[in-house]
Amino acid sequence: MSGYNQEDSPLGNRGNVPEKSFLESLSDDGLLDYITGLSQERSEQYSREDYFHDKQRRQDRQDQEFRERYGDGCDIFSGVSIYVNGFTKPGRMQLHEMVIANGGKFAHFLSSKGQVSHIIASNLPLKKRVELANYKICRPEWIVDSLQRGKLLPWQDYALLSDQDEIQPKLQPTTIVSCKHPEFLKQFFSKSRLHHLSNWKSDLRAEFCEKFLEKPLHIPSKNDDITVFHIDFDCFFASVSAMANGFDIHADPIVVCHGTKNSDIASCNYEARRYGIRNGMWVGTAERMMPGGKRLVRLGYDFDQFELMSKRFYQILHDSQFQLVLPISIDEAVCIAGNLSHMECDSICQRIREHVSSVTNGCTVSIGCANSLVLARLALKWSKPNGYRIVNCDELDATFWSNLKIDDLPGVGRSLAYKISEYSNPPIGNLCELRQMTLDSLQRCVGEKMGNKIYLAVRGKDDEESGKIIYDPKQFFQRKSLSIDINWGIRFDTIYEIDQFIDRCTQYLIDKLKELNKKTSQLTLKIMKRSKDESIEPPKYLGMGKCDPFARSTRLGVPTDEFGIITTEIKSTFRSLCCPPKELRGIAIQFNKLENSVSNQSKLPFVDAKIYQNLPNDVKGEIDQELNRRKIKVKATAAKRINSYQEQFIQELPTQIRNEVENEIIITNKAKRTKFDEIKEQIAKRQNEKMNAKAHFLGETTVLLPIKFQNQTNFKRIIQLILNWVDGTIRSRGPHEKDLKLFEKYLQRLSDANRLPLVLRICKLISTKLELRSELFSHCNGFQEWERVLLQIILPKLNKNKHTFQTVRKLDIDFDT
DNA sequence: GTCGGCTTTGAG
DNA sequence: CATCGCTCAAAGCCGAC
Repeated sequence: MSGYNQEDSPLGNRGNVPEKSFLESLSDDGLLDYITGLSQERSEQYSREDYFHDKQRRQDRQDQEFRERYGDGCDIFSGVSIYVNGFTKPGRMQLHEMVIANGGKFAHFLSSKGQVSHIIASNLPLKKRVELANYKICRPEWIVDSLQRGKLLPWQDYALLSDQDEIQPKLQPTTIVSCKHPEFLKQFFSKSRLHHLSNWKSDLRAEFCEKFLEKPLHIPSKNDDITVFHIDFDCFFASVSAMANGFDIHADPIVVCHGTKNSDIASCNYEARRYGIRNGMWVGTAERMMPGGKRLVRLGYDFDQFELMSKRFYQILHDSQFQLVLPISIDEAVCIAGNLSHMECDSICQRIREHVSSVTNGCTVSIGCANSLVLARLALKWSKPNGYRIVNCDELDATFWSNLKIDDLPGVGRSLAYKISEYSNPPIGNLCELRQMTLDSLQRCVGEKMGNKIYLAVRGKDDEESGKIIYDPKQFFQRKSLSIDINWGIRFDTIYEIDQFIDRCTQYLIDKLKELNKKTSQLTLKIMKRSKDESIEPPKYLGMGKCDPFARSTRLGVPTDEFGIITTEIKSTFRSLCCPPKELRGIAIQFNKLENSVSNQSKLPFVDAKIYQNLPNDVKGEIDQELNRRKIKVKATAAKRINSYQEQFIQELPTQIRNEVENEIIITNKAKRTKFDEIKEQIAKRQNEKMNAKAHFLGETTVLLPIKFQNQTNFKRIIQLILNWVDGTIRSRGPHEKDLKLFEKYLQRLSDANRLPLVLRICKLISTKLELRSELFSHCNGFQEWERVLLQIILPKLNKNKHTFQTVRKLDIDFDT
């Protein structure tokens, strides 16, 4: 063993030391050898390879001697030449001995000439795996076991599989779940970048609002001088994934994606962009853009890592003493400070960029800084990648504007950019030219609001709407709707399967809704239906392909968070859209109008915190136990408790304004009074409307005249009419006989025309209505009469024709009782 | 002109 | 193997009064 020098000696085995430069990696002796080699007569080129070959030859001679001295003549590794990568068990030294003593060769480096037959490694970072993709890579046990068994075992049995992309699928081959599987949603979302983006965004917004409640923030007023910092990671996903997998983001062209061909590129680095590759492209397209044979590195998503880096990023911003840190997304924020000098801005930008880079292992952010949102945004465009730019109003020259494209403006995308550029002749190409357009012609081109916004933007000013994020951030970040969209993997055969899917989606939304302590009073169902000219299976695996969208919304009389009501409504709406189950490619459910749930907690028993605090200590212990057992909470009585009369009054209000009223009551008396006047007016108006509808319906010229039905195509209005009719008669004597006859005729016509979904819809709406009203009016004659109508008149219409439905079973469950 | 429902657009 | 095309908000548009 004495023949081994330090570098090569197994005694000097350094395990998986981080990679060093070639020279750094040499031992003192090795370095001397190398220098000797360089200085020797070979005047041409003495390369790294040459050096290694020389060394390998010397090594082989030593190995041969070793074998002759210690070997037992066994040559099971004959023809095998191994290279050990990284830390292994047994270690490099032992493996070396095992192999050379039994007829094999041991390579100390990987040459390009292919002398190495197998690579031995216990684990391999992704970067290495990509590099070594053409080698046979196996675990050290292959050597050990082969020795033990006295023969060369098949290396394939010991092939090294990566823990992420190769072992996992083998361990769980059943993870392929179709949309019919209960776990589909969960699985899909766990891998969807867009879902993550959306979720992160709403989490950040919610967090902002919570902080607001804890400690009201200092909001600048519109007259204050402000400085806006728009801070954004450079190709966030690509940077983080590259870092996590040991790639240099500046060296290779890198894309983040799932697949190989028709998979979306979520993020690509600037190296890849040099070849024209862009986010959102398909991988196949991108690969074709690479110049001859140059490799495009594909990396997977690491959502946990994205989240972690973002957290560190935001931590820095929060620690930076800004007036406001406004979250835009996982990798982007707008920070507001007071009036600052250019120097101060400069040092802030530098400090933040350095700081972020150091806590994210080298990910870079770019920063745009100015005194308006739109200018900060444009400065950010200028600064990318890996830079910052501070813009003063007075340096806004032609150079600044003419190097910006129309769709660099916030809120201007492909469609608007096209509209604008084509609007004048010659076409407008940059912002300098766009600045010439008058407000009037801009508004004629893109609409009133957008025209105004753009007009101001190219003058460096924010419009009213854009400013809201600064001047009323709490309102801006308030959630106004809640929805779920799935447009991938949707392939159903029967409407029954779709019903189940709707159930799951609804449950998903309701869980969130309850978490938010909200209720909804308007639902929208949007579906994607395969276009007539689109093939059954589009190019993208399980993609939606070209589709036609259809949307329909319904209003619920009373806000609700009940699963049954909502899912029934959605299913019935789905039927009204008449989409054959097999043609469905996407589905979205939205809760449009959210209202605060009237706190159930206040109705539950609770102990006033004041009273609780004053209890003698020995009693407290006992009480605690009991309270716990009963799940009763100790709670401070609301200081601003509205009296019960008012509360009751509010409950009676139209839901849209209830929220406002509750807030208003808590504010000043004056505001309260004016608001009440307004509300009274509105109530009067609404009552009037109801009366009108009722009168109309009950009068001689009822809308339900069959002749009118034939021409009446607006089913929604009819529905509204019917619901008003129910509402208007439920607390008195029920429907008038004459109206009922007309109604029955209408149903019959629908039924005859095979418009069963419409009948079903009417039926479900009425039953929902009754359900909602049952608490208050179930004792009324009108209510009971309507129940009778539903069961004896409407349902038979459905059941008589139920064979025309695909979901016979569903109908039985819902109505036959 | 206003209202409400549906569509379109853009954002990250 | 493929592949994971979400989800929010605002504005425009159109038909009904």
